Amino acid sequence: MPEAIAQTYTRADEAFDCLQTAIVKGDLSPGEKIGEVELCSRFNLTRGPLREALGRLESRGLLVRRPHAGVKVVSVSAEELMELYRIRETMEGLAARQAAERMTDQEIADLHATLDAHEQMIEQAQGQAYYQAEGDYDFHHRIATGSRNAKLAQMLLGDLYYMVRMYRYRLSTSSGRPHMALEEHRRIVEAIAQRDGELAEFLMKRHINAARKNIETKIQNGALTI
Amino acid sequence: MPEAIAQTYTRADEAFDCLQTAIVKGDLSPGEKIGEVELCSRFNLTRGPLREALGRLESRGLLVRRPHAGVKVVSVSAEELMELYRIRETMEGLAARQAAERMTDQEIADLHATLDAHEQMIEQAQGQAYYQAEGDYDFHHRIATGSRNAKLAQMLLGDLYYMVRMYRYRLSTSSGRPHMALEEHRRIVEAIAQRDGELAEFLMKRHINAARKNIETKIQNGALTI
DNA sequence: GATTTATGGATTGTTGACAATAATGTTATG
DNA sequence: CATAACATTATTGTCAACAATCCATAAATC
Repeated sequence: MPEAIAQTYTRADEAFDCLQTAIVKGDLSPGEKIGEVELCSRFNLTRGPLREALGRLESRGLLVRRPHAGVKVVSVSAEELMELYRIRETMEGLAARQAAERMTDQEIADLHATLDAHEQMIEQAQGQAYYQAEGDYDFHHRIATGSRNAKLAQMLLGDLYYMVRMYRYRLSTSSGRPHMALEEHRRIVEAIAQRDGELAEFLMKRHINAARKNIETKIQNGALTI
Repeated sequence: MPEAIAQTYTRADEAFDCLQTAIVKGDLSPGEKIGEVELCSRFNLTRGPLREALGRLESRGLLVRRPHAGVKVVSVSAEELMELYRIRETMEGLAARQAAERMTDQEIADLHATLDAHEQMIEQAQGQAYYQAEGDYDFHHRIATGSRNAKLAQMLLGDLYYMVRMYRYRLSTSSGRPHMALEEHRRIVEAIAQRDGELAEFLMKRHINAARKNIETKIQNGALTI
């Protein structure tokens, strides 16, 4: 049934999706060396499409590949994770500004609704970090696409988020400050609704900077290990 | 002879490089539909490695690919080109700031030397837009790597620059304001040398913004066609 | 005459076999 | 006993044939 939607979904696409989610969800651990044949049997693929998918994943930075030596999942150090957040800070700041200028009223309404749903989730599934992380992802996803900047959205959604999510799933407690984050989200949406791009950019940058600092202190305290 | 340097350089890497330069240099025009077999005969490849390279290029946004329908070079509209410059503005601003904080003294000296070389080139080959563009690329390349932010450098050098360069070659006159640009470059390097990250970021953003406006007005005047 | 449908051709997607290379374990020597 | 050279083995890189899909041309019907 689910294949009814997809127009034409090649084996390589299938391989790409499988591997990407496997990496993000942690089924394939960072640093783990994986053989092509093993991957084939694991995901019911042949090596042709698999290799095409490996190429894509390598160029996206989720895999590292040494000729004749095999492929392994990229392992990101704590410093590199912080660098990722610094990139996010500037890029999502831009996304928020452009979203404020370009989102339709309908999209803004949807964004409000999304936040309401997140609030429900936080209250109901208190401490369930998984839903929290997914809600966070949903919020940032909407703003990235709302920027109407195709390349920006592609870079955020296609490159950065997967790397960050990879560690979200693993750490399983991205921010640990759900109410605070939700409040910050609300303010950002307010700024967008008022079409105040400058403010939206400022608030988004501060929001991501706070998340980065939060993780940084946790790592320094030894509460999180990467 | 040239293969003596490369440790292990697979056919897919070869295909990737060939296609990328062909796209950037304009041997393959935007929107042009290209068949796999034609590409194979043109670059002396077989379809296996070629397809792997096509996958990589697609995921980098230089190619668009519809299943069973073939592959064509991406065509960027004027608006999309402007969006690319907006992304560059924020990301290279970050790169300049981090470069000011992290570049070694040796790297900064090299940067000075690079600018001197560019000045020579501008005087000698007056109006030769090609060298000018290459010099510009060299400058931005050094700052991206000098940021010591691996992912940032990867995104700038691996994604954005190739798209921008694609149109540099085609338009063959990126800025048309060589002395002005050189002067801006000098100021940025000065700020980096003084380890003033904040200033370096500000100047870099202004520099790229000026370049963007320059192209924008040229397009509006009909002096440039994309 | 225009639109729709079928058929043929060309092109892409996939597969499995073959060749080249690097990692590993073994043996011989200092 | 440690080290280095060698051979083996397993894995990756490459290739060419096969199958599936789409596009264009042409015929037929409204």
